[in-house]
Amino acid sequence: MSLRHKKKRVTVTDIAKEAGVSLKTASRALNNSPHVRKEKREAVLRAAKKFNFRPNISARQLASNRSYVITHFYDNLNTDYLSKIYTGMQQACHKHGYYAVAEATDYSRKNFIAQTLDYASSFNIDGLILSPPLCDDAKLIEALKKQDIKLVLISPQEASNDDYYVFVDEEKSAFEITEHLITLGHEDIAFLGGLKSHKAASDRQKGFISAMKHHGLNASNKNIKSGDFTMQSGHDAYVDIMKKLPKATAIFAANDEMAMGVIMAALNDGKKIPDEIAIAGYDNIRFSGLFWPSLTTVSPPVIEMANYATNLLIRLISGETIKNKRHEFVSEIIIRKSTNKRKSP
Amino acid sequence: MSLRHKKKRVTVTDIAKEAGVSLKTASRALNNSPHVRKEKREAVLRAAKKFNFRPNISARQLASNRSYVITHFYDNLNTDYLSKIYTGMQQACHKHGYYAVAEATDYSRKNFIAQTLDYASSFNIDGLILSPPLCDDAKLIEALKKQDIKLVLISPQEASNDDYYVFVDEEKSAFEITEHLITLGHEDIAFLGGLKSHKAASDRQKGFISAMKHHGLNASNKNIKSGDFTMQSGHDAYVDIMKKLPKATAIFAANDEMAMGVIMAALNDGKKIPDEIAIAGYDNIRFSGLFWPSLTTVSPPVIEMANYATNLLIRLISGETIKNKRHEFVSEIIIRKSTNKRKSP
DNA sequence: GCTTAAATTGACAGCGTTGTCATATATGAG
DNA sequence: CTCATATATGACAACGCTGTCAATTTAAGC
Repeated sequence: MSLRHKKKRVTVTDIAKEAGVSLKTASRALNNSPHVRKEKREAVLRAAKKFNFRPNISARQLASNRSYVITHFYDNLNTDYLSKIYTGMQQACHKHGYYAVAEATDYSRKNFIAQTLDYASSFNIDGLILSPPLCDDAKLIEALKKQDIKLVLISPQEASNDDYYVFVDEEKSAFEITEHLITLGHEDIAFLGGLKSHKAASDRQKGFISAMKHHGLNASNKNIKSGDFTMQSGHDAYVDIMKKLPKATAIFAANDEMAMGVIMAALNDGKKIPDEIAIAGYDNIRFSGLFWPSLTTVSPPVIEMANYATNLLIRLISGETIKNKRHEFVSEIIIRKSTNKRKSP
Repeated sequence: MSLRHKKKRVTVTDIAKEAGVSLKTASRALNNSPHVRKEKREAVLRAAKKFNFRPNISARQLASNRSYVITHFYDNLNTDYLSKIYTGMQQACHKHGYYAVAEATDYSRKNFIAQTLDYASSFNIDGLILSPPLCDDAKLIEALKKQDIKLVLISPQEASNDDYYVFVDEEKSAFEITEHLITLGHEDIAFLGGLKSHKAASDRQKGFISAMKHHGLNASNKNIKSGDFTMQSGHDAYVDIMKKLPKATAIFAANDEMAMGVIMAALNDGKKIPDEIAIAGYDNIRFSGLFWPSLTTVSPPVIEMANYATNLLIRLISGETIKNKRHEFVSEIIIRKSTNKRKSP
């Protein structure tokens, strides 16, 4: 078995020598410790740059009894969403010499909390990112905090005062995309909502309603229907919508899958999209851009949110005190081929 | 800042004491070194079990100058596929105390190889999983091997004799799903292929042709069309297919996205699915089950493949000699609502 | 300028493993 | 039974970093 080629590693000692300080001072400078004089800190950083220094994570872990591992616990099968979160985590971790790990859990399991705690302590996890639905389990969160594990939540339904979290204003985005339809000349617009229990869905509905009202348009239960987020339910809802609001020239669905169901039903109904009926969705799942016609939708900045959450987590782990516990993100409206100007009748 | 609660760790020294051997012998026993007498090995393992011993990964990394990190390098935006690979890696890594990391690369970049090598050496990566298209870059592979980094490839287009890899027999699965359609009574079946350059696509086509021939059915260029894997191209191909083969009662597309495009065009054309036309796809992307109608398709066991590949990689890293460099997997045919018995005319 | 407190710095000892190498024990050949 | 060889074992020094704590320098107050 051939031995690994031993390229001499650059160590903190090398940096310290180059900068003319002690090992420990170099270490401090590299770790943003406040107790280092400016000139020395700069000399150290210059030396580190010159030698392209990368700290040895294992040594750090061993000496500090920390893992430098950040884990995303999830119970969610939406791979689009998971991948985006992982990408954002990776970016942030990469920069700070941490490892990003994603770990599936089974939320419904009886001893879920105990198992999670066991995992976290056995791997010596420093910090955890929780996404829905885990981020809304108060008991889990409490248990983790008790173990002194730092937490940042992504899009929790309810904001606790003690928690650090990132979120996105769903109502505002729903308002904007509705406004986009209105600007295109549409007046008879239907909204296809999601499950009532889902806070995001009701926020989106609120946004729709207030945009309609703001522009003096009607938003009653004649143009508001509910689905269950599946394509099938979008398909079924289309029939219903056209019965109650036959003049409808645009439909805004609370997620992309329902929007796609609507599109299929409309095509099946002989309508041309977007000329006879414009359709908008929400979420910007990967498939929305590949769909035909491609879907106008709202794109929450999931990667950025995860990136921010991870950076925040790393700062918390480093012992920084942070006043702003929450950070709001804004989604982007992505206009594709499923919406167009309303054709004059 | 509250100090991390220091639960006393169980170390190899504790195990060694309990088993009545030296630190080093215990270490050897725990690492499956062949140079340990049977009784001592057993005593050590018993002690380890008793104390629920978990080796400290960081210490191991530091002492052995290995990272215990396995990275999946990819350049691919298919999050379904990536997530599955990551899940399989995670499962295997978890079991052996390794970390699984996924790293996006930009294959088209000029100095791609140099950057990749730099990354691998700076993070001291022990092993790499490469998926398409990276697994077919002979130069990259050669460069990595030169650095003594162990590699396992997932679904390479061409098998080199030197490489370890996992793959799935596409031709066989295409044969089977075609046979499924034939069994349902279909005789006029069209195949919608993919890009010629894509080996998987041509394998799928071969499988289709041989199944047709095997059952005495016609497979000429009257019922073989090509697309480019997009939904749009599936949509367009439908029109073409129905022109050349108006009697067609079933269409088998070489991937799910094209199959979905076909479905939409068929619905638009006023056909009932699956009664008037049956449609099958390939890949089992997440959306295939959510689509309406849900799609009959071929599901390659990506998670299992990644799991196997990772286990193989870990064995290679540990210095094991392995005779079987390749391992074949078999896909599953998933029958959903887009295919049904041919209705008698 | 002197005293005291605060900020900065460095020496040194680990962290828990594995690699190295020397020593001890078992096995086999003659 | 002896010597040579293969196999097992253990003592000890790394690995590269951070924590601790004491020593030193700087700033602040009067």
